Amino acid sequence: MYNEIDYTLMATVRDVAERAGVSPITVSRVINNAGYISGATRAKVEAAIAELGYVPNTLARSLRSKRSHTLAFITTDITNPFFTSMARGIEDAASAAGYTVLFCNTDESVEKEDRYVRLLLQKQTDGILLVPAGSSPRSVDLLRSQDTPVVVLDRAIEPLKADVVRCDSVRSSYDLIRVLLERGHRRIAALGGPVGISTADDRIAGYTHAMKEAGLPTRDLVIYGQFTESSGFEMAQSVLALSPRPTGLFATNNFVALGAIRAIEAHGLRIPQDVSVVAFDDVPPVLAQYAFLTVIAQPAYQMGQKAVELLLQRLQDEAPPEYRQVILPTHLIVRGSVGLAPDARGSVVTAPK
Amino acid sequence: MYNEIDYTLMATVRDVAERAGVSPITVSRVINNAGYISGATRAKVEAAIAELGYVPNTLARSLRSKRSHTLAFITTDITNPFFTSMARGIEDAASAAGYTVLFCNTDESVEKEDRYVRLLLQKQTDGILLVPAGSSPRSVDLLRSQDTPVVVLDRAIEPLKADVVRCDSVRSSYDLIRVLLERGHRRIAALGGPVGISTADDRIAGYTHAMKEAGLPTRDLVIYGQFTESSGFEMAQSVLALSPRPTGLFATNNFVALGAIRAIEAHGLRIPQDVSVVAFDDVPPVLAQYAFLTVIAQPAYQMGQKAVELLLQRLQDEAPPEYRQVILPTHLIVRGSVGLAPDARGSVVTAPK
DNA sequence: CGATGTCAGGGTAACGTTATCATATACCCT
DNA sequence: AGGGTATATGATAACGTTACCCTGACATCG
Repeated sequence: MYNEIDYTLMATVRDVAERAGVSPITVSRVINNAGYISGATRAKVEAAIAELGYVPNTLARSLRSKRSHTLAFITTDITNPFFTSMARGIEDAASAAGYTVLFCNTDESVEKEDRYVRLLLQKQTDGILLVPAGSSPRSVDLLRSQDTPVVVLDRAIEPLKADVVRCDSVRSSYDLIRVLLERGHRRIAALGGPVGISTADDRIAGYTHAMKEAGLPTRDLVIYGQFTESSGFEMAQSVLALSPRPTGLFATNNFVALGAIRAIEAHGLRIPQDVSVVAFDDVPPVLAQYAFLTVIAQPAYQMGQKAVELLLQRLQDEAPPEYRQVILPTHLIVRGSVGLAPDARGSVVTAPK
Repeated sequence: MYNEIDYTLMATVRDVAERAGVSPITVSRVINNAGYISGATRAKVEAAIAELGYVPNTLARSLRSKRSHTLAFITTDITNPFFTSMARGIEDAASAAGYTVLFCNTDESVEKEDRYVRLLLQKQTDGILLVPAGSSPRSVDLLRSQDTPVVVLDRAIEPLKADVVRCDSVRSSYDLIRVLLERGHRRIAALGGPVGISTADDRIAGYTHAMKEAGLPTRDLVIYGQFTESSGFEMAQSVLALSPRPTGLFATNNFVALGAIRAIEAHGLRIPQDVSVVAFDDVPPVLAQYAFLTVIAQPAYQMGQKAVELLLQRLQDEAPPEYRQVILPTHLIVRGSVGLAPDARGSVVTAPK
C-alpha cells in the first residue's frame, strides 16, 4: 500500500542552520532568545525559519532541557461547572505563561488519580494542580518523591505537604446557616457530602458551629452522602420525612441542591414558603439568570489562576521553602430560596455580636 | 544555592538492563510487548523494573518512535455543556485506547485556533479533533500538510478535507419547526447563530424549508447573532417587537434559548401560553429534571466517541482513503415549552405525507 | 601593554528511547 | 545433512534539541 501524501519532511534546526549558514546552536539561541546574537545573524536565521516553515520539536527540546512546559489539572469531575470555571482560570493563566495544560478526570476514584499521576510523571509534566479524590496525601507524596511540584486545590489535605488554594468552607457555611437563623429557622437539616473529603467535613462543621452557637440541636438533622444530584435527592427525601419537618435545608454542594429541590417538589412543598434552601456553590453561570438559590459562591476562576501562580513560582524557585495556604474569600448571595420560617411568629434570632 | 532535595535519580532503561543483566533493547521489548522474549528474561526484567521503580520516559520514546500517543480536542468553548459532554466521550474513548487528550479553547477565534494548531504540531500530537471556529479549512490544511490526521466535529467544512462527525442540523431543525406548525403556529421566528458556521446556517435552512413547505413567509422572521445567551436575549427582544408578534420562537442553540426565555419573561409573556419555544441542544444533563424546553438533543458523548474511533483508524492506517462523514441521529424531546398557537382556532396544519 | 571583560559564535556530547540490522540457537522438514 | 523458519537477544545509530565548554575579536582599564 502506497501512501500518496506529499511528504514535506519537517525541517530541523540543522536544516535551518545550513540554510542560514550558521551552526545549529546559533539557531537554538535565536529560538530561545538566549546568549549573544548579532542582529544580522538573527535576521538570517529568522528568514531561514520562515522559508522552511520550521517548527521546533518540543519533544526533543524537553528531553534535552528537562522541562516540558506542561502542567496538568487533575480534578474529580470536569463536567461540574465549578471545576470547569477553575479549569478556565488555570488554562488562561498557564497559557499566558507559555505552558500547556493537560486535563484529567478521576471521578472521585483514588485509583484513577494514581494512574493519572503515574502517566503524568512519565510525560515529564513540570507541575500538577490537584483536586484530591481521597483524603490521603498519597498522590502528593508520590509526586514529591519525583520532585514534581504540586498545588492542591479546593480541598485541604493533612498534613500539609503542598501549597493549597481553597476557600473557607467552615466560615462560609456558618454564614449561610446564619441567613436561615436570622429568618427564624430553628430546625435546619444539613445534606452532607462524602465523609473524609475536607470540604464536605468543613461545611458540616460550619453548620454545626452555627447551630450550637444558637443553642439548637443538630442530632438527626445531619446526613451524609455524595456530591451528586441523586444523592441530594435521597438525602432530602429522608430529612423531609422527619417529624417535625425541618423548615430549612442546607445543601453542601450545587448538585446536592438540585437533588434537594427535586425532592422538595416531589413532596409537594414550596420554596421558600414551606422550606427554605441554602447551598454551597452557585448554579452554572449559564443559568444564573434563573437562579433563585441562596448560595455561597466560590471564586473558581480566580482559584485556578492563583494556583497556577503558586505553581509557577515553585517551578522557578521563587517560592519560599515552606508550604503556603491561600484562602480566597467566598461570596454570599441571598436570593429567593429563603424566607421567614413558617413558625417564626415574629421572634427572629438576631445576629451575634 | 544548594538544592537540598534528595534526588533519587530517575532510573533509565540502561539501569534496568544492567540490573537484569540484559541489554537495553531487551528491556524495551518487555515494556512494549514487542518481539520475542523468553519467560525467564521477562521475569528478570520485570523484577528489575519493580525494584528500581522505573518509569519509561515518554518524551524520549515519542522522539524516537514518532508517536506521542497524544490527541488534542480543539473546541470553541469547553464551558458549553454540549462540548463538555463531547469532551468526556473523547477522553473516555481515547484513554481506553491508551491515548492522552489535550483540551484547547478557541473562543470562536480563528487566530487562537491557529495558534493552538501550531503548538500542537510542535508537540507532535498524533491526531486532532476539531470543532472549527471559522468556516475556512485553513487549520485543516495546515495539519494535513504536516501529515497529522484530523476529525472535524459538529460542524461541516467545505470542501470536505477530513473525516467529519456531526448531526443533521437541517433535518433536525425541520422536525423542530414541524412541532410548532402542527400546533397551529404560523408566525415563527428563528434566532440564528453566526453566519458562516455550518451548524448555524443549516439550522436556519431547516427552518426555512419547513416554513416554505407550509406556505408560510419567513421574511423579517429570521435574525442572526452569536451562539451566546446575551445575543439570544437581544435577538428575541427584536423579534418580540414585531407586529404581529410571532407565536413561536426557534432558538438555534441552547445558550440562545436561555437568552430568549429571559427576553420573553422581560416582556411579561408566558411560555407556552403566549409564546412557544423550541431549541437546538438540550440543557445540561444534571439539570434535565427541571427542563421544560422542547429541544433537539444531540448525542454529544457519542459524537466524541465516534470521532476518536475514526481518528484512531486513520492513525493505524485502517481507514479508507476517502474522507468519511458520519451523521449521528438527534433526539426530538417535546416538553412543556410548546403549546397550541393562541390564534389557531382548531385549524391545525397536519404533518405532510 | 598585558590583563580582563563583553560579545558572537562553534564543536561535541548527551538526553532516553527504539528502528534497523545482525547474530545465534533450536527445531522442523525433506 | 542441509535448508528453512521461529525464537531470543545484542550492537549501533539515530530521533532533534540543548548543555557545556571552547575560541576569537574587540574594547576597556590600570
